[in-house]
Amino acid sequence: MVFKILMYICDMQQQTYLKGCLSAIVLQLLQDNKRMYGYEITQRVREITAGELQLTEGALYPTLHKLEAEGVLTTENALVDGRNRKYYKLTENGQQQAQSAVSELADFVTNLQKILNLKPSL
Amino acid sequence: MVFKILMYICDMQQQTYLKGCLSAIVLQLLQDNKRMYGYEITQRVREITAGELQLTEGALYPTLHKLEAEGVLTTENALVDGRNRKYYKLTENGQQQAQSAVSELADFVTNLQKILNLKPSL
DNA sequence: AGCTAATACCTAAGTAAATTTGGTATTTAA
DNA sequence: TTAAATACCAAATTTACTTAGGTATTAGCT
Repeated sequence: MVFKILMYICDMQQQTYLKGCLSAIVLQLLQDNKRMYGYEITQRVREITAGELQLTEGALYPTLHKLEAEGVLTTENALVDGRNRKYYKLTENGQQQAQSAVSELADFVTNLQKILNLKPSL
Repeated sequence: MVFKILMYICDMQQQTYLKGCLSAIVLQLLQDNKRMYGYEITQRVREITAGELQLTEGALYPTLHKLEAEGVLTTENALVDGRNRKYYKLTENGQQQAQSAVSELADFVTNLQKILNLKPSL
């Protein structure tokens, strides 16, 4: 809630750049953490980026379900402190897909840097 | 043409990550080069990224027109070697918008790197 | 001369992937 | 008892591309 208000105040344009990267980010986090639940993923990204990047749940959950349907992720439910959690982890097949998605994203970042670090040609 | 064929062969997934970054990339190039024409922009990105990133004209031209309509860019036509060129450059107002868009993109890249360089927490 | 590729611009239909907005339910802290 | 945080989800809409066409000129090959 606080963050939604913050987003209105400071016009977090970075969000627009996120388009297309969401799956890869999720896969990267799952490579690092073995298993995570949806809400945890949103909070982790927020922590890592000091609140500059915020995954919306409306985008995250459909993405998780899609990856599960594709056989990239599997789930296990847990009841923690009276609240339901749905943990996601990479399947064996998913680990390979995660690796290639993440390395493509890394390449993309490299290319963006090349573009951004360009010296003027005039 | 050659590149379109190459794109089929090597499944250039990086394209998906480009979503949302296009305007910022265009603005960055125009900060570096004062004026450029559409086709030149596509070729420049291809050069810089060694063919790994390819701006499609179907995406680029509508973006340029939008930025012009917003007053970020102005155009001047030129006839070069019997071919028509439409040069784009930043307006005064556009220079500020370009700067903020580019710095936001740079911040985004930094955040992506933070996510990608994460050490496992387990 | 005729063909293909490269140069240079453009639009429209379709699609993918978000955002926006709503919903449910429990726990914690004021 | 009320708001905020935790935790999940779906549907309608919007955004921003891709795909697939189109026009026209020049360069290079055979």
